[in-house]
Amino acid sequence: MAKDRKIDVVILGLLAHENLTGYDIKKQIDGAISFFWKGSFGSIYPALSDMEEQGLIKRKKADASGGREKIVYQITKKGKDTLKAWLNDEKATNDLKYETLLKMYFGGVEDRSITIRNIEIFEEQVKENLELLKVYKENLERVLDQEDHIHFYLTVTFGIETYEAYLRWCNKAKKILISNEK
Amino acid sequence: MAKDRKIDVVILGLLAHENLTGYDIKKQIDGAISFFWKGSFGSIYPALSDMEEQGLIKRKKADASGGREKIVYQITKKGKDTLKAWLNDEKATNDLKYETLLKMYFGGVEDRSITIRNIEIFEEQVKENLELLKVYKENLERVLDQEDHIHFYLTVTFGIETYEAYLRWCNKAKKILISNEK
DNA sequence: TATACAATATATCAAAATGATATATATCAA
DNA sequence: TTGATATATATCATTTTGATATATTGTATA
Repeated sequence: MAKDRKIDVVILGLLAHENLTGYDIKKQIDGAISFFWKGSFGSIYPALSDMEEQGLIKRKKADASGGREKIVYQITKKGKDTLKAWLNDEKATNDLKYETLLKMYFGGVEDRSITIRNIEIFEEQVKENLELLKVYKENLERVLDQEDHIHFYLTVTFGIETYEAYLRWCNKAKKILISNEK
Repeated sequence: MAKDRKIDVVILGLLAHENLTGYDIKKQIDGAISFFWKGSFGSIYPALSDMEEQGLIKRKKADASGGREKIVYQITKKGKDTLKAWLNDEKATNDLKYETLLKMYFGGVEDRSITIRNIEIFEEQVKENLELLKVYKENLERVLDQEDHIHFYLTVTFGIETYEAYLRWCNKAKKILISNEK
């Protein structure tokens, strides 16, 4: 069992790029990563403590400013090795938890108009996210010479491809529900 | 806080269709639903106890056979109302947790061949699932006159549309990684 | 007929994650 | 200077996962 904590590799992945505080990590997760992963303070801070103890990360010397406490972490050699081992591990869990789909599946106990409404709500969210991803894509295409940007670009194109598929499904689904009315 | 337990509506949705044991519920979740949701015994059994206490579900009289213990649940009026209230609630959380995408995003610390390999593993899984969904689709199209089947059909077409998008992305992603080699 | 294996069935537990809240400082605009 | 927002760490109850324990029933095969 144990040592199945996925947040660890997220933290390691982010720290491999730059030194960050727990708060910074949360911001990054809520940014570009949020399209395919998420994480809360309640998992980040305990993980940082554990990982420091395990020697995967370490604290950077605090600035001598003497101001507000602020713990900046950096990745260690051992941490980088752990990250690489995970990248080389062929098993990966890809989970969808789509409440909207649950509402489609169980929609039969209510009128079809309710299911149609639920599709429309989903559609709006998807459209918003798709716009955002397209902006990311355009900006990234100007700087694809940098290796980091290539990897970010891969996730953005994944999002665009799937969100466009979602929109196609929304249209088809609505048509099915309207055309052969109960 | 509290009362944010999503497993409840899954159970209610399934019981709205037929009476089931906890074990049956797990089997159903692991079946068609598994493409967009999941649930473990560790969440199902405690939820069944709570929901019985709350009067959302009740035990069906055990068969007089006197054999193996087996608790068959059925939905109550209150349970059906709860299910309908959820369907009418406009908020729905749709979460993706794709470790493969995480491996794309953080792939920069390793050689590109590793990222390509991770795409190929994903691609294989997607192809398998897509085949399965297409079989579902064909079978469902013969019986779309039944309301239940329409709703199942909506989730199957969602799966097909997105999995096909995933495959398109796999090809594009591999091309990007191969073409402008590091 | 015995026996081994898989499926059925309920239950529990440690570990992980969520989502909320508490606490405190820093920054900036009205 | 007051209030609002952003920064920053930490903790907690609740939920979920994934694994394991336990026991029965059905089926295949030696």
